[in-house]
Amino acid sequence: MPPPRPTNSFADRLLDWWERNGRHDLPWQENRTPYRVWIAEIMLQQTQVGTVIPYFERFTTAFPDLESLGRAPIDDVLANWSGLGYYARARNLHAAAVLCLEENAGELPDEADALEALPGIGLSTANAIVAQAHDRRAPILDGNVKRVLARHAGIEGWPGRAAVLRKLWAEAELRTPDERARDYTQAIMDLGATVCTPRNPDCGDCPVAQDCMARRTDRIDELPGSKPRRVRPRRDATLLILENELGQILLQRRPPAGIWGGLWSLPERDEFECLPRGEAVASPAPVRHQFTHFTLDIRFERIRVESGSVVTDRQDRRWLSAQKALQSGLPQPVRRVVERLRSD
DNA sequence: GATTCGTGGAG
DNA sequence: TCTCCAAGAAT
Repeated sequence: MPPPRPTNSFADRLLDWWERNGRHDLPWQENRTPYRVWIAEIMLQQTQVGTVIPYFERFTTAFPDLESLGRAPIDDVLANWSGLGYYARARNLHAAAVLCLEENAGELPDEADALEALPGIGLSTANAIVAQAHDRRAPILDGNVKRVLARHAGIEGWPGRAAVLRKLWAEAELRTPDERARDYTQAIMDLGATVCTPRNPDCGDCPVAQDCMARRTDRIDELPGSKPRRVRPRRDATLLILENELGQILLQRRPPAGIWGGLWSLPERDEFECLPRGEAVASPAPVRHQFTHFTLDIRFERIRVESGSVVTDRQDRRWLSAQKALQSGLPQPVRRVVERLRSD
């Protein structure tokens, strides 16, 4: 039998707050199937709710259930993820759906450890699915919960450090109630997202402010500890806009791993031994694209070529109209450039 | 333990 | 413009 948890009012106060102030009409809270909860949880990894919502609608319309996802070509999956970033999430989602079709009768597992064995699902996401989809007690520890608990319990240090993370997990375990797992999980995330925000938290509206250690010790702005910062390196890339006689542009599939893995993109200048011959055309202005860990300065070279002068008898190259290209899984900066080409 | 994965919101 | 960081996981 697990050790008894204190009948702390923490969860009760949070639930009471949530009833009146929480979010109750998010798209994945409607028609709440395990599949939809899973898609939402993956999309929400490192991504804010407001960003996810339109992608969730589009994705679940294209793939309304696990079978449709598992049977879809990966290109279709990436096309419907295009713009959301962290594309390994889409590849893992698809791979997991295939696994469920092959080995679990087309069903998503309903136990945390089986979920965690699927690609793209870690402990926190597995527990979030269990709580949200099945309303069973399962502590989670996402960015919101880390911030709320670090402040409330006064846990020092950057959560990226293992020792800090252990304390946070222990606190999450301690605070998660036996009843109302689904609502509690939603409540503590909503509190972190809307009240206990990274900067300028609204402690006056917080239901657990009265026993918040960060507030008591005036350390709200210092908890949780921040990640040690480092300079972001800059890289350069030249992308080619090759247009053939039909006005089509050449897309090339990115390698399966690495940045923009598996997406269709404009070929990099480095792909070619020598620049394809043709008529140089006014090129779009260069853009600076920010990634988490580096800055990419992209310049473009737009050339009208004869399609025969470019090697395209390979699976990873295609001529497409701008209109068709936009239906592919393109990285965001490439999508923006192609949109401008189309409107010309 | 440290890196590598996108993109956008917000101060 | 610059910084932080978001419902993290995989390697």
